[in-house]
Amino acid sequence: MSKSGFVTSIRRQSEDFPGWYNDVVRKAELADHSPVRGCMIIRPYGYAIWESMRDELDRHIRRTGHQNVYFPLFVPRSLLEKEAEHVEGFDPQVAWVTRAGGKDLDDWLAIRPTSEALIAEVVKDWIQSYRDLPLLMNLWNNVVRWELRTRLFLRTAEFLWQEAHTFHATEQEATDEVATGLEAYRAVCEEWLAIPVIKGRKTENEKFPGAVYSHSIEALMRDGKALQGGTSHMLGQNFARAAGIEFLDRDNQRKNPYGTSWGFTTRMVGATIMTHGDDSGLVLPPNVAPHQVVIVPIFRSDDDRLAVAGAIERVEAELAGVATMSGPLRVTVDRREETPGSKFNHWELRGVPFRLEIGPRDVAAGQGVLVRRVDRLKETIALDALAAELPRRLAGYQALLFQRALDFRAANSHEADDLAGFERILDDGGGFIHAPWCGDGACEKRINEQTGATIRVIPFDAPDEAGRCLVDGRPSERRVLFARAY
RNA sequence: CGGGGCGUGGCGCAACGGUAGCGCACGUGCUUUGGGAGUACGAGGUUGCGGGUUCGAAUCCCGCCGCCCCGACCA
Repeated sequence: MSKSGFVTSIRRQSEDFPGWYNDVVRKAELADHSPVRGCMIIRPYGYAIWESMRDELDRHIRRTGHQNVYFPLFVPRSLLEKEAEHVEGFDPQVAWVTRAGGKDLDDWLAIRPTSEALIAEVVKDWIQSYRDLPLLMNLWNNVVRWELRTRLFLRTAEFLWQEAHTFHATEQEATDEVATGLEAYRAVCEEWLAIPVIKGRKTENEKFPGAVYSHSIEALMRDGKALQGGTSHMLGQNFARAAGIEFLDRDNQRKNPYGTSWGFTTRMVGATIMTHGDDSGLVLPPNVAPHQVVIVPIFRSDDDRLAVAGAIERVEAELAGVATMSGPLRVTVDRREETPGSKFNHWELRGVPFRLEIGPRDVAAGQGVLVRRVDRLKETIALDALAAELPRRLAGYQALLFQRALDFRAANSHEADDLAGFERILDDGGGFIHAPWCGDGACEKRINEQTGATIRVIPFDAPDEAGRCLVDGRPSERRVLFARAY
């Protein structure tokens, strides 16, 4: 028994955050390790959470005019090497196929770490005129990056993601597209996953290999570490030039198109866990929760059992097809032969937003007891009011989790004006640190080596503010966002 | 890849040269059911892999593999 009087089978978040995270992932049956180091088996419950965010992001991607396509898993070595900065950035992480069909291969095949190089090569035949542009494509696939250190969902050797690849006639169009991608990620994070994010630009050191610049969104986890939630890259004409993509523009000039790419991965399942979870396990926002309401029958005698079962069947029928913000209401009745207490813990560990207890006393009064996961707030509610009330409660709960995450971020965001203050904040629980920086990559590296923190983004909404660089005291125009990060 | 931990039924652990055991979980029956039920019986193991030492190895030695934590690479 824990101090709170509630049983728990996982390590406490406040005492051992990494241990807590592993326990949640394993005991809530989200994922398992595979026989291959660093790879992950995503179990049904974990996959359902991924599918929910995937489907929501897919709706955004389609709504903004992109089409889904598929490109193959293998990339010839010669192609990957065309963009110099790109290959340099990815080479150490690439897994190669060196033998196939019983023979050693002359041209090794990379298992895609990302698809820019392959796509650029292929679409050069598709793009002949400005009329062929923009080309707006998206892939849902898996990629492999041989990471040295892996963690379930957060960093695995193989992961699932979406990678959008677009080509444009003008730089301005590509600039707008980078913003379109980033906005889709913000919307999914904030409105679907209830994870508040900060939009900004990555520093030169942190940008995507081969990009002109990279934008990303940054979120704060409950252990005070930051996590990047999606990146959108301006590729400029880099990949187009390397692949020799040219089109004839309105002015009868041959030009290279401008490219963008942007990606969102299964790590966001991990972000959802670490943004909302608590000592009892997962806490899921209703929009992503595979079960939004779980009904737990309670009874002693056979007569009670029948009466309760009858009432629950009527509730189920009434709730069938009730609309919520994220589609038809997802209700599950837990009819397993377990004690109620066991079921309460089972579903709390899995983060189900609401539990509805229906027992003999409730049936007699035409009501149920509705319990909110995040704070176990209980209220009695008339059974015939459920169809009208549940969608409202779910919407309120979604908003509550977002506000709670916002409050947490506010309470864990700090300003530092000198290195001593900066390190004090890191020693005292971490969080987001807004601090002045001169813009020099050398200072950025030095602070990373000294403190472990990195510049997450240069926030778009950071106001102009004259200051002095944390490291070397040179003038700084505004604060940038530092944190220790995943 | 460096530092530190650790690999024994599904999970958590014990046994640390001498017959592999306990708790939870699992199966069946009965009694239970508003915060992880009780009871009886039962099933489940070539102790991560490969060598070696020994009459005898989960235990000692060597090598490998994997997992976790911290760091460097990174979504």
